[in-house]
Amino acid sequence: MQATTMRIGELAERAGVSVRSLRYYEEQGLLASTRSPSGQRHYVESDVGHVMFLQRMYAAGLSSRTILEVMPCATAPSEANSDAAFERLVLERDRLSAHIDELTRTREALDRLIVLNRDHRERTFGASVPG
Amino acid sequence: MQATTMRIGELAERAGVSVRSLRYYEEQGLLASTRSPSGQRHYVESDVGHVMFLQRMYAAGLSSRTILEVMPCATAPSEANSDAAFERLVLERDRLSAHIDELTRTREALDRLIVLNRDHRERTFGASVPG
DNA sequence: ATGAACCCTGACACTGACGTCAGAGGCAAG
DNA sequence: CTTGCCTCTGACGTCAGTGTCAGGGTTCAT
Repeated sequence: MQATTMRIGELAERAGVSVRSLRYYEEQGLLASTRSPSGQRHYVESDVGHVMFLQRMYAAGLSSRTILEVMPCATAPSEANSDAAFERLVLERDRLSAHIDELTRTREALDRLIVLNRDHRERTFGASVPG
Repeated sequence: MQATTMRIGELAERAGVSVRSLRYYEEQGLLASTRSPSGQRHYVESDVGHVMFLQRMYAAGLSSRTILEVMPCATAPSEANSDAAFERLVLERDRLSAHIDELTRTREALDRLIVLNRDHRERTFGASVPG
């Protein structure tokens, strides 16, 4: 066994995801693996970072299909990737920006709600309120 | 018919959600309605804003159950609501803040990816690239 | 009073990223 | 060889918000 190669359980632990997720990513075309003669998946060091990248994209609200579309830009930024991939990347960045803006406005609304409630609680009970 | 009362279809249109969603919100205890003798739901003006508030909370990633928990703080901020509701509200605000921070970092990563790809495309093709 | 447009309940379908289980095989250590 | 842990495929389950359909009643203008 090469020192730089690992099986699915180790990759899962090091990347902080479940074994099930890794198989799902492969099924979606998002993660490649070499197979041993008996069919077991083997991964290399760089796959740890790649899986973390996938997690980030999921957390940003991209679907598997969308991640697949922009992947060329991430795995081979030095190559001339398809216009579609690059344009999709820009599109998703803009979508994420808009989403962040909306969430920020919602947080401000929650802040106002908190102030409103805290004020009244202080007036009513004269007690200190956490948060 | 009172001028200030509306049926479910009108509320749905004015709040920008589906009729199905409104019935679901009621089922979850998030939206109250008065019923006509024949059983049809009737709503008042302020329900429009309330439904928009619910949409915001959903967009912020709160579940129906969580929205239900913090609702007292929103519908009656001038009353002394349960500690649980208020603490949950603060908790969700903080959770949202953390989420926004993470999304912001992800957007920065996407920005770097875009710059990286655009640079190479310009070098390769000498063409202008959008975004 | 009749037709169009609305509303009711109940229930099943869907999506998407997984959890979980079954039944089987692989692999290093004792 | 066997024990124990890892892995394999395949398939069904989950959750949560919503779509959609069936089969029926309501409202309102003409």
